[in-house]
Amino acid sequence: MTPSSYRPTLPRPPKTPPTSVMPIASPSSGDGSATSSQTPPLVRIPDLNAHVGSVVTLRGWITHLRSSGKIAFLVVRDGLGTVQAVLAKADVGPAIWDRYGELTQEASVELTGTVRADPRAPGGFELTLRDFVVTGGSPIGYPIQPKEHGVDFLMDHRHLWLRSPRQAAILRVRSEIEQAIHDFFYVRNFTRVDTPILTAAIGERSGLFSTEYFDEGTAYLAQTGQLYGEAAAAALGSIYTFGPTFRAEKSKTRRHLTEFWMIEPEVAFADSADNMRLQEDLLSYLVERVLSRRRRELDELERDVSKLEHVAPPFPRIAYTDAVEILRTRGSSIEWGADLGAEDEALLVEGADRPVFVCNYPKEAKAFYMKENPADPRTVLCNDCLAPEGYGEIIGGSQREDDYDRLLARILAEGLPVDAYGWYLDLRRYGTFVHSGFGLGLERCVAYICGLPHVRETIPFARLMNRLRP
RNA sequence: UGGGGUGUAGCUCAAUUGGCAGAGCGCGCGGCUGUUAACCGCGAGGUUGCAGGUUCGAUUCCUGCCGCCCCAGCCA
Repeated sequence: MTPSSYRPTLPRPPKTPPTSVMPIASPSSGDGSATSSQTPPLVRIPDLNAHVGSVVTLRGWITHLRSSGKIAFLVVRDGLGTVQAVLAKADVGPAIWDRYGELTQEASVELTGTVRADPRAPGGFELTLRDFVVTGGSPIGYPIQPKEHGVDFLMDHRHLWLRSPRQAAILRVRSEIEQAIHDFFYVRNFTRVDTPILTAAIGERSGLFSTEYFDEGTAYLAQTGQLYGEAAAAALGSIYTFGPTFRAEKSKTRRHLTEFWMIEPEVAFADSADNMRLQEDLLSYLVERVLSRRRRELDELERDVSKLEHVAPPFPRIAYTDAVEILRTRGSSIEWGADLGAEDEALLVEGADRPVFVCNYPKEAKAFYMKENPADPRTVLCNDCLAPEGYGEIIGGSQREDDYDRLLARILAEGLPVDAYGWYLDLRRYGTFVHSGFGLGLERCVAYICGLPHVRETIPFARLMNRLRP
């Protein structure tokens, strides 16, 4: 495998993200001719550098205000950038200057002024105001100040917290990762398949959210789309799901949400080794994509990008049985057969410069649908992908049991309701096939790439055990 | 669900041995033409999470409850 083979080659997005691809409806700048128009052109902040010396209009929100007698500074955000506008009494005259009081933090405004390159400005450019209009007032007392706040307060004001530069940067990285996932699979001829969110009882019976469902009894919010993905893989070859999943478990940790987004590829005629290659290719591409396209956001987040620059195939592969040996020499008291604890995972990944695979866990520690390992029947063909820096498991994957009788035996042995799995067993009755897949936790992936301490900031409106609003 | 921590002004936090409830930010008024979480002066702002107990006196000590944070388990 060549170092670059994980890179998709078809849609190669532009290196510089387009900023003004959508023309903003404006009665005054419809033709987009910046020079001939009587009224100033409407400009987005990242494009100000193309308008130095000319008068422009921009729309945004006031993030910060300072005044000094006869001069005022307004820091304005338009969603793509931030710029400081200067309002001087001497420039605008008393009539406009006297309307300064209308300006408040988070008021939405339409500003008209001259773009000026200024070495004192953090972005290199400023706007010397000629006039302004407050298009949406904001009362005094905006809750979020430019200072430290506690987590609980910020989560209570999440709808406003999103406006802060750091949170906006995280959401841009999340969006970049989502788009990169689609691009990665698109060029590999995967078909995206949407699986149901409302399901009958299937899979685990605990940790499920339930709701009344007409005359059908109880419906459950899906914990996984995998079983449906397997059905789709027999129709389409290579598929992936991309959607929300739900766990009612009472987990209160930095790595858990009750509602999170999961990407679950399923590939026909792929074995466990193929599966791990796909995983390392995907993760490497996601990291590379964010490094190349969202460097500014990583800077905003103060992410140590040197921790990401080595993420490329191949990732280390450690068999579970070997991992137990390694862990015992490093002081762990783990016994063969037990699942790895968080401390064990940290020990294994210690010092790694890229994610690490731990594969072929004991059968008892894993789900019923995983295929028995022919080389060691105590274990199944599966893998976890553990991210470095304490982020832990961001992927869980396996080769699926494709033998009808063995699968039925596992379902019976685990005491699962066989009738509920009739359609799943059908996949083994009619043309069974070697196949493998995995689940990538989007929020954990975003947290890892952004270097965040908690997944609650990786999703716009986190759903936690104790948080259903906003 | 266990273990640890924490709760004081709108926000972030102080309060000595148990002895008058404090600061910064924000807010109000005034000043200032280059501020970067601006600065200077004045001012308003409190049921110290809730309930009980000890005490002349509790933010402080004790008991119970509640909220939140961190860790573990479950998992992505």
